[in-house]
Amino acid sequence: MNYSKQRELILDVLRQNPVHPTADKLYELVRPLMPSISLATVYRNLNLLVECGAVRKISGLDGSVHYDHCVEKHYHFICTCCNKVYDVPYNVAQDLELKLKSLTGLEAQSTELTFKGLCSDCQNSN
Amino acid sequence: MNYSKQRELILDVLRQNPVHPTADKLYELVRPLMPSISLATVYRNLNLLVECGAVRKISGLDGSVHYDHCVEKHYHFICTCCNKVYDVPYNVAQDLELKLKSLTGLEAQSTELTFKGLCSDCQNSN
DNA sequence: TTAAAAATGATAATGATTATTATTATCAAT
DNA sequence: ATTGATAATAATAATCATTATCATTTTTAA
Repeated sequence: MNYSKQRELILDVLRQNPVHPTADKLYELVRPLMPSISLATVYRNLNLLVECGAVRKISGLDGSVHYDHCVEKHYHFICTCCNKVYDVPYNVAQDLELKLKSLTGLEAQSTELTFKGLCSDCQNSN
Repeated sequence: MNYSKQRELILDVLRQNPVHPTADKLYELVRPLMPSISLATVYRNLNLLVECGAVRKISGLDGSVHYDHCVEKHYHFICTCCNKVYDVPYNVAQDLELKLKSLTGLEAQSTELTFKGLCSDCQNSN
């Protein structure tokens, strides 16, 4: 995989944003910094970054797909009202793969744990 | 919500199938039993059944959406090779919502835990 | 049984993602 | 620095899953 300015920028913007944007949202964020960039390039590079492990996909509730740059193990909480994706610390559930292995024999390459509910913002606004 | 033959059949077929089909696959399975049924009806009823809690959505790896009739709490293992969805027993990780609450204060309405890896079939076929 | 409400089938519309294609950027080897 | 091979890009068309529309049919409750 060769270097490209577009891919670097996409990863940078993802790293500087804690919002877990969708491909479309990311396109919006990147465009002011590189107006000529194409939406297809955003999709293509997100797929490449996911493939090489630098970025993770998160499936939203409404079928939307969000992207998260990989730092350390953590989980997610998605608000059923505003659809925002929040981080949940790893210590909520540790070593799930070990438990899986010992109970079922299956070996997991990765694990996704996602909670759904009302975030505190949405609870208060009702 | 009124009764409908189509909805009853959709739920029956889902209950008798451990395969976690997609909407499209379910349409294929239902059509021989009721040739006049429409794909839109399958989608419409799956959404209604999800809304009323009789059926659960599972996000596949490739963006596909699978459906699972709700019986008791359990999790999933998706094969990265054949994309099949397997059930994982609840005792792999119990009471995650309680842990979430005590560590973050967030209250989860539902929890989805999904492992990804090679299923034993695909491991053997290599 | 009959009218109102809900559900259906058929199909068009939508929207997210991927494929295509001509052009441009990258990079190792001259 | 220049070249050639390859990979990446922008723009846009194509694809495919899902949803909306609407005329017709079923269901339900009075």
